[in-house]
Amino acid sequence: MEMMVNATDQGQRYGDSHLGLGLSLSLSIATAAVPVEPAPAPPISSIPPVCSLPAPPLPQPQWWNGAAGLFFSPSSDAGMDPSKPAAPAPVAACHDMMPFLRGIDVNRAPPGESRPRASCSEDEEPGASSSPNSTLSSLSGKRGAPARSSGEVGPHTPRAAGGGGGSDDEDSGSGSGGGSRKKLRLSKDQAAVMEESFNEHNTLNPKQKAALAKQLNLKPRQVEVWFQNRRARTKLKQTEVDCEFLKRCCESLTEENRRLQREVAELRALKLVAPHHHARMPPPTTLTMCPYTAVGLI
DNA sequence: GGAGAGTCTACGTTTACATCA
DNA sequence: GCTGATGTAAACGTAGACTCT
Repeated sequence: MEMMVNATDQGQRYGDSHLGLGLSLSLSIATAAVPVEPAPAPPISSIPPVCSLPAPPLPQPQWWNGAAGLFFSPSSDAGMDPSKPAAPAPVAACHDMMPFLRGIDVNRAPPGESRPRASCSEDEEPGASSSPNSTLSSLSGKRGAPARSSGEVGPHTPRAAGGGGGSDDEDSGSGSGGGSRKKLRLSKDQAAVMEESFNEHNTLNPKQKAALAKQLNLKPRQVEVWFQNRRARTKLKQTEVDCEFLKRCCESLTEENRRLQREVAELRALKLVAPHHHARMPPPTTLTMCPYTAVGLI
């Protein structure tokens, strides 16, 4: 499988990379027992591509940008969005990921064809009925959900104003203020279509959202929420993979460090035993620069 | 250039539902 | 079959960034 990891989303865009913080901390702890490297572990984003460990598996799907002829990871669009500063993910750094991926966003319209800041009425489907494929409806009301309003036929819950994306719901006000929220369990078919779409674009513009919602008999808001949650899941999974990979990197370097320490000790011992011979000694084994320390030396 | 509105996404949380012991 | 614990995912609320007027 082709390895493709992008810098992540707004977390880095906002400069609050939790991953970086957490992994830096864990690396510092992990290497604390090895006194040879006093320099603190650099931020993940600055780790040079020197790790020789095999690339971690890529759990998330990739998508093909036909226009650009590239594969993209859906874990994030930051690296592809010209408007977002590209922050290299740790794995990307370790494997010297293609820098040309930066600045390309398959989910956004090309410059000049700016993505419409459509009012959500554009993608609204006021009459959108509930999904016939839903598996939920028969169970509704289990937890004291009040009867649905007369106008509502489907299983999905109309959404409350809901902070951010909340603009595109016609029947706002029911969520937090009014009643219970009923959860739609997407059918397998619906989920499959969503996944397929997600593999192509991990974000949707209003038109895509509306089209997908119409195709699946869902509300645009439901599609939007699904994509939000899907991005979160992808990111979480990628974080786990990155973490595991960095742990292996750390273990490898720790072992290398031990080996070098042993070698130093042996050489010192030899020097003590035969001080006049050391000039003719064969050179020590090749020194492998620790990537984390190397950063500080650059 | 700054203010405000509108929109978007990430993130954290809540909660409905499913599964299992 | 019932029940409680637990996991998963849909839905929600908020904050920050961006664009446009």
